Amino acid sequence: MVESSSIALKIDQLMRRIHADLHPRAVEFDHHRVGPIGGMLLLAIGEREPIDIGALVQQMGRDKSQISRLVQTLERKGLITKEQSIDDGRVSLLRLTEAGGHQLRSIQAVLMDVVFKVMEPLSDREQAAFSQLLDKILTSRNRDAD
Amino acid sequence: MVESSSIALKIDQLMRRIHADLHPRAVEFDHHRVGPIGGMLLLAIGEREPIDIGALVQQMGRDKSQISRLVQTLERKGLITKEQSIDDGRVSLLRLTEAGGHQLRSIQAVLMDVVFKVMEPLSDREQAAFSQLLDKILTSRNRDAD
DNA sequence: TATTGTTATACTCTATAACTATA
DNA sequence: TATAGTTATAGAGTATAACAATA
Repeated sequence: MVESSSIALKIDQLMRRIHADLHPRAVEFDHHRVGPIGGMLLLAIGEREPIDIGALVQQMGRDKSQISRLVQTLERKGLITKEQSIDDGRVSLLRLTEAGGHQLRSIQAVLMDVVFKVMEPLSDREQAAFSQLLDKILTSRNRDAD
Repeated sequence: MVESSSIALKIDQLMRRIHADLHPRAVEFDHHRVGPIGGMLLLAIGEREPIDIGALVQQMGRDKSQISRLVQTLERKGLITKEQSIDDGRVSLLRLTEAGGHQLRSIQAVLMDVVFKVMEPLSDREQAAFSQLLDKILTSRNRDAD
């Protein structure tokens, strides 16, 4: 049962390994110097475009002030656009620009390569199972406190 | 195949969720104000005591300068001891003090609770499978570049 | 009055490189 | 000359709260 707590260490270690493998290759793709979290933001926007900042905050599990500033940075770099929603004037909808899409694809290419290597010890079936288990954990968001 | 890159997002999201659930409960256990990484350091030391700093660096996937400073902080707080190895004078062996062990158990208790809740959507069998897949990924460290 | 997003600030974490001591 | 660990420093990421605009 103490094993439960070590799962947290393992998940952290896995994330760290991906990060460590990705970092030295940043020159290959991070032409706009968006950094690791900027890159993840682009990935997240690319997945659910157009997306509002609140949804991004929830999906990325980060603070809204942080996302807000990051969004401004990416906007200033011309990688995303921010447009006020017609339905609700408080909401801004984010979209990738052409440059943003291009940057996203560069990130995805290298990230895919890195994740491929990190996941290599698993067979295809195991990789699929791992991904499905992750989904199952993440999609049930019905927790007490949000 | 683009799915590969989204695995990285999911792993990050999972780690973030654990962190987010843990954070508001820090008052329950973080009496020595060691912070999240200090806590992970204690967990890692507790798993492989006595451990040297190099091994910690490798296991935690963090920078040695960071670990070095963190170790000093924990030592100053009386949670761990640092002892020069007899075999190799360059190596310091780390051990938990009694206070450190106590702190560790508080962290484990809360972390176990948090991880238990996060993993709840999975059945016992699925949780075991997930943990084993994590192990399988992490224990094959035979990669090209280290 | 609640919600979306912004700003300000202080703090922690991270990366790099130059360094000391031991091997 | 190589390795274990330290120090210094600059930069990136984070949490909190107070704020403005819209609902």
